[in-house]
Amino acid sequence: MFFSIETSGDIPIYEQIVRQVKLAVADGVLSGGQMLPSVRQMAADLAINSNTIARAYQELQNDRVLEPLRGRGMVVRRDALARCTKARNTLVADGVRRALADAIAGGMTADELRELFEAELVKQAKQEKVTSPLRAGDESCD
Amino acid sequence: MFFSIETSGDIPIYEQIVRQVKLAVADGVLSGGQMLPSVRQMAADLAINSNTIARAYQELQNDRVLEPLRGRGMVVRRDALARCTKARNTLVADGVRRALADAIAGGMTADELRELFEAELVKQAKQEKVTSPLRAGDESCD
Amino acid sequence: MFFSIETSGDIPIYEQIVRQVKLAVADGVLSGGQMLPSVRQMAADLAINSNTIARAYQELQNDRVLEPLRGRGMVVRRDALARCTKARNTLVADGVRRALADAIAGGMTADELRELFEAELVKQAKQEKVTSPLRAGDESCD
Amino acid sequence: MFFSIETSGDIPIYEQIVRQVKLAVADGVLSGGQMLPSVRQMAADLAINSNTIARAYQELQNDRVLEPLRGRGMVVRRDALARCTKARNTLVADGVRRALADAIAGGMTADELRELFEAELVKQAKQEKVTSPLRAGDESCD
DNA sequence: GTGGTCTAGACCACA
DNA sequence: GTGGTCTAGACCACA
Repeated sequence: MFFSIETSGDIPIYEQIVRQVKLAVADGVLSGGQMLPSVRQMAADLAINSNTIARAYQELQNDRVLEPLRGRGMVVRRDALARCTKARNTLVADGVRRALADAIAGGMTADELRELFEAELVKQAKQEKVTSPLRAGDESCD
Repeated sequence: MFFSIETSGDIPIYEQIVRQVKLAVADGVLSGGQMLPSVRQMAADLAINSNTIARAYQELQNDRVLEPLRGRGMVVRRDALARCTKARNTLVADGVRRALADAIAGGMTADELRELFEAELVKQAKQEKVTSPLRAGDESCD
Repeated sequence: MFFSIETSGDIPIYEQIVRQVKLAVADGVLSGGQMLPSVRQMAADLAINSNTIARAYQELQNDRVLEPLRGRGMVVRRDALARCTKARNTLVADGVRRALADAIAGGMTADELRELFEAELVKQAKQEKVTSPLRAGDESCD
Repeated sequence: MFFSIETSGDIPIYEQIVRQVKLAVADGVLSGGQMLPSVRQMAADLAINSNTIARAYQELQNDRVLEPLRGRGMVVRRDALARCTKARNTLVADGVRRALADAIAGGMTADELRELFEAELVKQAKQEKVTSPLRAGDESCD
C-alpha cells in the first residue's frame, strides 16, 4: 500500500485517500478480502491526524468499498472491484468531459484536441514505465 | 456575453466567470476592444453578489485580459487573444493530464482511454452543433 | 424545523440529524428549495458542537438531499423528495424485516405478530394526534 | 445450535449470540436442561475470539437464561422459557415501535404501513418454509 | 456572514 | 489491539 498525499494543494487529504484506495482496487493492486492498515498505523505512516484517516475510511465504508471486521480492522469488500471500476470510469469520463467542454468553448478544434490528448497519453505512458517495476530498463530517454 | 453559473458545485463562482471570459476570448466570441457589462449590471443579470463579480474582474485585470477604461468599465485588451489561447491550452492540458493520471492509476489501458475520449468528443461535438448559433438550422434530428 | 436529539442513547447525534432531515423531507415538512439553519445556528440551538452538525450536513450532501448555495447555506434539493421517500421506505421496511425475523426465530405466530403490530400502530397514532397541532382536543383518554 | 454471525454490520457479535440463544429458547429449539457448547468449542466453530463468547455467556447468565454446571459448562435453566418469551416480545415490540415511529415521522399512512407489514410477513413466512427443517419438501415452486 | 478541513485529545464499545 | 464519536478550537476560501 503506497499512498502519496499532498498536504498543500486543493484536494482534501481524506479525499485523496478515498480516491487512491478506489483506484487501487480498480487497478487490482488492492483486492477483495485484503486488509487495510489500521487507522492509527496509516496516520503514523503519512504523518496525518488519525481523524482524517478515519474520515476517509468512513467514506469508503459508505461507498461500500471497505467493510469493518469488528475489532480487527477494515477489509476490501469482495464486491468492491466492480464498484471501483465503475467509479474510476465515471471519474475519468467526468474529467475528460469537463476538459472537452472547456476546449470546445475555447474554440479548439477536434484535431487539436486529439493531438493534445495523444501527446499527454504518451507522456504519461512513458512516466508509467519508469514508475512501475514491470518493464524497468525498457524506457527510452526522458 | 452569456454566462452560465452554477451556485452549487465545487468551482467558485468568480472562477467560473474568469474561465468563461478567457475561453470566450480564446474562441473569438469576445475580442479586443469589446466592453464587458458593468459589475452592477452583471451582478444583476446573474443574480450574484457584486463582490464576486468584482473579484472576477480584478483577476482578469491581473491576468491582463481586461483593462479598466477610466470610469467607463472594463474592456478586453487588444493583446488578450494570444494570452487566452495559451491559458485555454494549459487549462485543457491540465484537465486531460489529471484524467489520464487517474485512468492509469486505476488500471485503464490506453485503448480504453482512447475509446472513452472519442466517445466524449463526438458526444460534445453533437451537442455543440445544437447549442451553437453558428449553424443553427443545420442539425439533423436528435 | 424542530429536531429532537438524544445525546445519550446509542444512535450518533449526526445520524439522528440526518435521519430527521430525511424524514422531514419525506413527510413534506421540509421541501425543495427550503434553506436549513446554518451550521452555527443549529449548533447553538441544539447545544451541540458545530463539527457534529457539519458532519450531518456533509452526509446529507453526499446523499443528495441537500446542496450548498455557495456562501449562503444549505438548501433542500428540488429532487430530494423522491429520494427521501425511498430512503424512508427502506428504513421502515428494514426495521420491520428485522423485527419479523426475530419474531419468527423466536417462534411467534403470524397472528400474534399482527396483533402486536396493530396494538403499536394505534398507540402511536394516538400519540401522533396529541403531538400534532392538527386535531388537538380530539384525542381520547391516555 | 446453529448460529449465524455477521462480523461486519452494526450489531456486536456477543449481542448476536445472546439474542439468538434467547430466541431459540423462546422458540423451543433450546429447552431447559440442555447444554450449550463450551466457550472454546463455540469460539472454534464460529471462528471468533473466545472472549466474545465468554461475554455472551456471562450476559446470558446475568439474565438468568443459562446457569453454570460446576466445571462442566453452561445449561439452559428450567425456568428460562417464560423469561425468554417475554424478552422476545419486548425485543420485537421495540423493533416494531421504532419502525412505526420513523414511518409516521416520514409521513407514511397507516394503510401504507399495513401493506408493507403484510408484504414482509408473507415474504418471511415463505422463506421460513424453505429454511426450516420442519416441513422440508413441502414448499411449492419459488 | 456561509460551509469545509484539519488537529489534538478525550472517551467509548468491541474483540 | 480495532474503529467511531464528539469536542474545542484554529484556519481557510468564498459570497
